[in-house]
Amino acid sequence: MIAKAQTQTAAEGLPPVAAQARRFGKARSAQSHARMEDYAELISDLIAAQGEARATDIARRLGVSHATTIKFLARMKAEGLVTSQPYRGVFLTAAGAALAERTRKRHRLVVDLLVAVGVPQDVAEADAEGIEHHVSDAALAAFARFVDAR
Amino acid sequence: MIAKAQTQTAAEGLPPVAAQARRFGKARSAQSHARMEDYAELISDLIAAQGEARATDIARRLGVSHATTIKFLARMKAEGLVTSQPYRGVFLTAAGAALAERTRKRHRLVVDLLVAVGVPQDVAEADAEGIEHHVSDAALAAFARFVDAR
DNA sequence: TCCAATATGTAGCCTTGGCTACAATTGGCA
DNA sequence: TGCCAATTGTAGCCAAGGCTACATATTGGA
Repeated sequence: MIAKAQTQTAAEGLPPVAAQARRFGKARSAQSHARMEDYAELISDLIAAQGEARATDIARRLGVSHATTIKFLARMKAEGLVTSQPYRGVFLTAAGAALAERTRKRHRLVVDLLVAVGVPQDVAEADAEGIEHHVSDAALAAFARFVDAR
Repeated sequence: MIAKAQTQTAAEGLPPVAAQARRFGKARSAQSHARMEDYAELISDLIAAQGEARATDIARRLGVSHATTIKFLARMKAEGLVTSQPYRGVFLTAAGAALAERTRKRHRLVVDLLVAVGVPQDVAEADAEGIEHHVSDAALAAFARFVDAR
């Protein structure tokens, strides 16, 4: 009875293996972009609010150690998203700024959608931080239509 | 000009440091529970659909190697969520079954909500896989009210 | 009955993203 | 002007969760 119903059949009610695997894989890899997006958006916000983004501030706001932040910023620099001189602040490249802008728009739209369906504002803000990285463009478009149509 | 506006002030437009750090921290740690939930739900689905959950099937459906699955199952066993005999299938404990049920309910509710705001069914299914782990109980309650009220 | 295919388990490696501890630089102010 | 505190950078550690390669167990069918 052990190796019987295993020949790709007998999947009553379950999605096809390939589709489900793709889905889970996408959810997994979304997580690696997520941090980049968080950083880009936060750096952009900090520059807008106080004129510069400093590693220590970023670390404090993300709730991680400054060492973690500096290591991550090195990765973003390698990917051409930020620039920095030693002991000067962090700046976004054009690519980084574009990523920040896209992320911010998506973040706002997710919050708006959540609020529109009745989620309290503060809960919406908090949940959006996790949700936003998993919303596809197709879903985002639907969100925009729904929010606009109200 | 470098170390000037840093004394917790000058946060025009930005959320308070502590709140934002908590938010990001929560989003980060949600990710560790996420995998447990995925496994529990999938095991439950497999048992329902084909009478047993086998490591190879789980691996195939998650899109990871069987070695990864077996290592992860060991962790779940250590946490009392599943049991298994060597070369027999995997079974959920009461705690594991409860987790699966909670996760499944949440998953369905997220899909329903997405569909209700106009996201196509297949997109909703795919996105929900990533989104569901970041939806708080408060937001979930709002989702339920919204979906019911239609 | 026994063997080959499949499933399961183990070992060892890699990357990511955390951390602490220590080193170096900067800049304000006494 | 020189020193001290804060910021920034470096080094080395850890756990999680991937992987491949190899070892072991099981079972259906020749």
